[in-house]
Amino acid sequence: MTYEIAISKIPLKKTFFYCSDWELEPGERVLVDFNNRQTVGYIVGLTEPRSGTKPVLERLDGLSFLSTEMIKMIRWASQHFYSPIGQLFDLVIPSFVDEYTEVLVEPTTDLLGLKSLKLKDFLSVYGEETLHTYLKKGLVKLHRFVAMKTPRRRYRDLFVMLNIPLSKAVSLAKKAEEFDVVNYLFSGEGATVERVIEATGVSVERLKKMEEKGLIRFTTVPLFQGFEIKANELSLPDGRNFEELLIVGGSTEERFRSIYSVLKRIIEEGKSVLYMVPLSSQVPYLMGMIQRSFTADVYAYHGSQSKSQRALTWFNAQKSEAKIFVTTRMGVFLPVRNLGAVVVESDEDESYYQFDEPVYDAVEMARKRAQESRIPIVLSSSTGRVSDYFNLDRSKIIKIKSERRKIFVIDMRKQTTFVSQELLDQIRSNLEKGNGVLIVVRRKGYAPFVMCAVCGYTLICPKCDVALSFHRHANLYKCHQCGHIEPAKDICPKCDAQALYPKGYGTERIEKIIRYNFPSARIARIDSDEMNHSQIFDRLLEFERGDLDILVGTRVLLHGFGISRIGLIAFLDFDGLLFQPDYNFRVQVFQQLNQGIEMAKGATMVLQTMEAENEVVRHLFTSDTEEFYLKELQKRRDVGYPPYIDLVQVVLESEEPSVGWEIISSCTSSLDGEEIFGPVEHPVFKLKGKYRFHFLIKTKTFERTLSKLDDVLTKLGKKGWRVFVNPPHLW
DNA sequence: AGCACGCCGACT
DNA sequence: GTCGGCGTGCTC
Repeated sequence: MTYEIAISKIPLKKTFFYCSDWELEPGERVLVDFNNRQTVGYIVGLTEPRSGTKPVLERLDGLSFLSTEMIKMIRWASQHFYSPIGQLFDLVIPSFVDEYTEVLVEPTTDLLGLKSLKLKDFLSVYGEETLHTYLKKGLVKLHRFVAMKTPRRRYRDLFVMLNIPLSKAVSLAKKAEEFDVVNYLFSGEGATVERVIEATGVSVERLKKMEEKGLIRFTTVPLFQGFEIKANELSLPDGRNFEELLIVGGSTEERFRSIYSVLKRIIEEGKSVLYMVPLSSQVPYLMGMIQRSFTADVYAYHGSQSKSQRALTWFNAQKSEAKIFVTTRMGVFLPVRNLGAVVVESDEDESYYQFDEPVYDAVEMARKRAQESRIPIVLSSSTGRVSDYFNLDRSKIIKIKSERRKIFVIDMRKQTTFVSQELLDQIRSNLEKGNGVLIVVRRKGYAPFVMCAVCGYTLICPKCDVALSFHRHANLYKCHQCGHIEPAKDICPKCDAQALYPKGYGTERIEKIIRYNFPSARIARIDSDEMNHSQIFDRLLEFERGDLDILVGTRVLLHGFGISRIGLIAFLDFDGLLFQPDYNFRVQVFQQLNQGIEMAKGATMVLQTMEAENEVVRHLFTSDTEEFYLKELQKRRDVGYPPYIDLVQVVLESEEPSVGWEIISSCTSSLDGEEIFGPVEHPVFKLKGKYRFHFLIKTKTFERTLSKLDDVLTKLGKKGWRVFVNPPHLW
């Protein structure tokens, strides 16, 4: 028999053909001779016999971890995103699977009087020759089994909360240290172990003793005491077959309530749910809500976990009992047995698009997976993607009504300071009422530019042609493109004047201004690259329980919290995005502002802008996303943008700018007959010491265009090319 | 990706 | 004369 096989690790879109007498299952791993090397391959399927095929050397697992639906999804993703198929398969079966499993040699007959043995024991007793003959004759078969110890608790990652009422706890706490902990935890929502240790100075050992005494308990996620699920009045479709539901408006929490009953039924039917969120920092929040509402087991799966944690989730996904998996984009590759539904939270978030090889859009893949598995997919978002509204059955759009919005647009053309007087007044009145304040700033650090007051020179990164930003706290200049850092100095490299000064503002500078104006307020800055997700989460919990008055941060602040304390949410520098030459930026501004408004329900929103009359800004008041998106769709149809056409971005990286230009020019000229825009310099022309060019193809015949592109790129040599299909942004 | 093949510079 | 640099091409 001839099999189509995808080769692990190889950056090729192609599959290869091998023969075997065994009946191999689609998705199972085999060892093959590939280019004179023994390599892991994945069975994609059975095909017509053909000549010149080498034989499959070995079966590695004796079973497939993948459903046929997942194989179809991967094959589709490889073709659709021009991604190496073997690398996509590798994401389904990560390397830890081998580390935590062993292979058993099982006799298929009693005739030989053999016992089941671990592969390495079998080999040491009988040797490799015997194994091969037995396998060929079908006397034994290989079977992979899980040999993983349950990972031990990592206390740093756990949450602590009081286990008994406060009054009882106070009387039970004997030592001063214990009393401190009880005191710290009394407000009920709990905190991470790390935070408790930091705040009270006790040791992990002491906390463990307190657990033994029954004073406190550890949980893997924060359990939201105040969160109670109330069945929502929205009537949702049945969801027993494939269908796409779009739930828009409201906060993550409100949307969760409205899909609760659908999830509940799926769990009751004994099926599992895949719940995807954009960033790993949102995982604990969602898990907390789910654990409060369902008795089914909940597992996390994302890049910030330890390998053993991820492995534990993976092996549990292989079991068929109903579970809920809360994951980031990598979750579409989790081989969940018995999957009953997929939920994608904030599907418009660009984090779902993976720009590194293998490139993929996790939302599109999830949609494909649901389609192939004939299960429902729920897109839950304050706005959703523009393309979600294209050709979607109107009855499948469910809108959560918003309250009337209190939005103040502050025209910054009349202002000379970074933070307007109106905003300061709003902050003051909210602090007086005891409300929390969120201040969202797009840029990190103190200032996005460093300029010379004498000659006007702006510092740029030596490896990228991007301005260096100033980080005051660390006293560094930093490139946000490549991460290059250098110590801050005040002498201009161009004219030697001691006149460098920070220009513009980022989160750090705003924090400083706010502190100066409100010296007695409790203020924290959330910084996604200096803090890990549990630290971010801690800050948000502190804010929630009233230990912080003001949070300054980037859009991580928008990530899903239905925080009841927010009285004011302010956006400071979203203007810049409106004028970027990127077809999707206006929409992204709209999405992020809406996310903020919907999250901080009932709060006042302040928007500082130079563009008070901008259409995006005006649409915020109507709270009608659909109306805004339908207009956007109209535009995209007229001008020719997704979802009406497919947009393919082709990027070339080159050491030498002139060489790069020549190659990319010959590429576009070989693509005659296609609608091409460019080539031009990439918006970030110089990056990490390499020069980049790009061009766009708009096509209505995607497959033909892509195979033509593939031919051309193959002829030109494969180095330095990157291809993005319908990317969320073009820089 | 990895590895073989191939064609030019500095070494015993 | 050879050793070895990494450019190009191929893998069922």
